[in-house]
Amino acid sequence: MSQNTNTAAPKHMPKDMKEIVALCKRRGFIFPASDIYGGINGFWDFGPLGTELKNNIRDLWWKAMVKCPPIGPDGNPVRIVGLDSAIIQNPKVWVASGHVGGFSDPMRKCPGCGKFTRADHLWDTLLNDSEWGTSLLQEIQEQGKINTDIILKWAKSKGKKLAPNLAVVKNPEVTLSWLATRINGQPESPPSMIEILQHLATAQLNSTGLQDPCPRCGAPLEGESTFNLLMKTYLGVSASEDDKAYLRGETAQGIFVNYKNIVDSSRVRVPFGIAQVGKAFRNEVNPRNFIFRSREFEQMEMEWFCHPDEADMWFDFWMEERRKWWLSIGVGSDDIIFRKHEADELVFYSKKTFDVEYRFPFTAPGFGELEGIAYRTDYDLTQHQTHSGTKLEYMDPMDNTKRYLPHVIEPAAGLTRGVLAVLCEAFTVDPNRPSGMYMNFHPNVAPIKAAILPLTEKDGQPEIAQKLYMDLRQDYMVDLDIKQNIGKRYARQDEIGTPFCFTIDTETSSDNSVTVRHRNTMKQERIALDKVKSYLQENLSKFD
RNA sequence: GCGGGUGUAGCUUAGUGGUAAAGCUCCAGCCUUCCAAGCUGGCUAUGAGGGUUCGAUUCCCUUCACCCGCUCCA
Repeated sequence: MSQNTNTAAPKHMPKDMKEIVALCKRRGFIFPASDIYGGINGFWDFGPLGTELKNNIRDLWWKAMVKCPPIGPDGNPVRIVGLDSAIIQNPKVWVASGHVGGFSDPMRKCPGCGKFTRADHLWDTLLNDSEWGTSLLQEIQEQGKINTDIILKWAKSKGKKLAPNLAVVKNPEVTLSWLATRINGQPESPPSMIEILQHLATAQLNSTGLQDPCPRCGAPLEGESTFNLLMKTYLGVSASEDDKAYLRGETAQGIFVNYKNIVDSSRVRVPFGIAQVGKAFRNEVNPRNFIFRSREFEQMEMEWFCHPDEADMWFDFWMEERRKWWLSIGVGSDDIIFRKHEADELVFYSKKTFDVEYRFPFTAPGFGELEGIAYRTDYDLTQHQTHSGTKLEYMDPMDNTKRYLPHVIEPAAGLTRGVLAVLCEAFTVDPNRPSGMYMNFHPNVAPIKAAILPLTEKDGQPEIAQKLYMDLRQDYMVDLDIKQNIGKRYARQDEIGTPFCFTIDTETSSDNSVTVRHRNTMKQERIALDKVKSYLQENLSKFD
């Protein structure tokens, strides 16, 4: 990006998300969904330019995956086939995949401090990560046995500070009397640490039963509330609970449930991939940050089926391929990282996962996920084999005695997030030009590849422009703009990131030459009118 | 889901319990011009609903959307 270095904008000048959102609306990239009705939280519409941009990114992904997949380690191109599965599948698919039961985290709210705690991590958190929990535990362990005096002492000193809302702190005598009753009542089975903590959170045992304390402040937690992220709908006109179905939470499951169909119909052999681009839906608890977390979004997912012994090799292979791809659409530099998931962050079925993350203006200096590359083992195929009762084993064509469930490497990218990253990356402040900024799109994703601008509306210039336009539009998305002064038109093209402007002037009719105006440098050069198309062809792949 | 903030035209900002103002953008025309030029004209707004009031953009309530911080993001 050498041209970036001589503009006035420093490379890491923080970009203002508000300006990017405003530009997107003003120029027709992205609008709030249902805008004239006041919008709807978590949904966005793509305008004319946003649609072009998104389609370009999608097509480049499809090309890199399906039409022209990379060369594998053995020197031959790998094989990936495409799929476009239904958004709604048999609800059993989502039971098998674990989304119906597990695509949610049971949360418990604390009435004292207002924080949520994951119900399934509560005791682990209390015993290991809670300030007051570990402090109390330490006191007890030093004594080697449970002693209400020690707890009382703790409650009146450290506990006051660390767990102000804990029952034993607020009301020590009553609370401890219940615990003493319990310890003395059943000397043969002393209470566990968990039960002790519950007692310390309980002042009114008879009316409330044992309470669970908040790891932060000690107040008794409220019951579980689960957020299931799957969006529901009802099939048929009667809309009873029996007709309940789900909008897909990811495109991947459509691939897994078609795995057998594709193996049986497409002459593919392991290792091979199945790719799909499409909408997915999640009831995000809190949609935020423009199109970054929305309830309807688009994914580009590829499931790579391989022998378990080769999975690690393919994992590394796809990591590298994905890095190259993001770079190829102009998302690169220091603002993209590959981050390995720590063991406690991994979902249970994944052996390893890397996130491709981009430094969005709203995450900076941190990063936000663009793509997850996950080693999913044979989890999904196993689940679907079990739930559907259909054998999904792959039979080695060379050795019919070898049968196995392939393992899966999944590079799953967010198309919607990719669009956002490209928009953020392209947004370049430049006080030295009339528009004050320009969109530095890689030409291969730019919504409009070139604008054709007659300098004036007279002298036959519009006619020449029209002719050029009719020719170029056969192959490229181009814009013909005749009205208004040339400066305004250049400024408009800068704002929508058009890499080239071809300007027809008085010389054109005499010597058949036009001006090429470069977006990033604003420099101009003169080329022959009949060379415009080949000029575009040569320069659209360049990004410097 | 919680707390805080914001909401007047496409954008930036005025203003008022009594006909809502301007600049830029945009559109049309003139000019014929290589970086938002000039002249003339034009379109477009009080987020939504309810209440108080003779009358509400203004006061009150509710709601929606957006922003920030938590929370969440199998």
